[in-house]
Amino acid sequence: MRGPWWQDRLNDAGFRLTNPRELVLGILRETDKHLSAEDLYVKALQKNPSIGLTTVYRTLDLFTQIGIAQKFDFGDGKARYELANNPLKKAHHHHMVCLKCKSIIDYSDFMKEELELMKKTEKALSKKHKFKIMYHIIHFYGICNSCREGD
Amino acid sequence: MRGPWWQDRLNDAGFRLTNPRELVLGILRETDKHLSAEDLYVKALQKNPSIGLTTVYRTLDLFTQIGIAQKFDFGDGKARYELANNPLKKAHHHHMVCLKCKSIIDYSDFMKEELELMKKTEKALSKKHKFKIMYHIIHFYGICNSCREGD
DNA sequence: TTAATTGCAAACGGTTTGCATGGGC
DNA sequence: GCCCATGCAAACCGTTTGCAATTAA
Repeated sequence: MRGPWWQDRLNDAGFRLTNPRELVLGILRETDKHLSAEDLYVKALQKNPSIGLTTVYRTLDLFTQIGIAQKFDFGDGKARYELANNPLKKAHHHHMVCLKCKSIIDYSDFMKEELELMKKTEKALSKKHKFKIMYHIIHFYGICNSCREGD
Repeated sequence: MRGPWWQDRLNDAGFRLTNPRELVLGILRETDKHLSAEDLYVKALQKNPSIGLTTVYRTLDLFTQIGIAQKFDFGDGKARYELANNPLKKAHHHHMVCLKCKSIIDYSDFMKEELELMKKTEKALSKKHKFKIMYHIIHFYGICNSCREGD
């Protein structure tokens, strides 16, 4: 029995960009940025001028559901997506968001300490509140270098 | 010279609920929940039937700007607000969000360790990326006790 | 031939804005 | 009188839904 349709695509470097799913997957794979649905739509249009924004949304929804993509909200009113196992990104990382220009920087400092603390916290919380924790997010907010200089 | 209009209200237990600002401030003070703009609007209506939703939004915006309230996004499409120094809440805490019923639990376990790690991380990040960090958020997502039992 | 996928247009829902009215100093 | 605060209705904008047409199995 074969796995789901996307299974072999994940490890297939030479996939063709034909249908919307493979198209969006390809775009996500080739960026280290945090693209919004519309960002992806615009990029997709260049390779398939007949694709619809709705399909991009539905595709991203699917990707998020099956776990190959993650959806983030950095507080600027639009969701952003990144591939769960993007070869261009650090495996486990968090985000720093500039409150002015909304640029996003990935970081992965002190991940060992963080994971340790998170594990401890998760254990305590699931015991205390009987809460089954699936994942956590950490966001730092502040002012980036170029925004501070421009001031 | 006196401070801004809200300064003495903050320490005034017996403020009157007349104008929208004092009304909203009062509601935020008396809850330990994470109310949305509409939640607050509905509550405000009970004390002042002529208040408008727009005013609630503008008031919350003001509160967030001057720092007496914090705005949160837990991923359900509507912003939620809590008073920065709510006497009913733990001073420094984070949130656990149920992915099913969207209920939110505050927690403040391992805050000493967390603050230590955050301080360390902030220092490293501001050095490495010249990023001036203002604040951070940590959210845990999972399934709460009653949602798991209902399954 | 039957189910799944797609694109379009319209709907949706939380939030914001324009604007005219009202209230305080 | 002047300025800020307020409420209403309409606009906004990212996202979702209904539906008919197309494609894949």
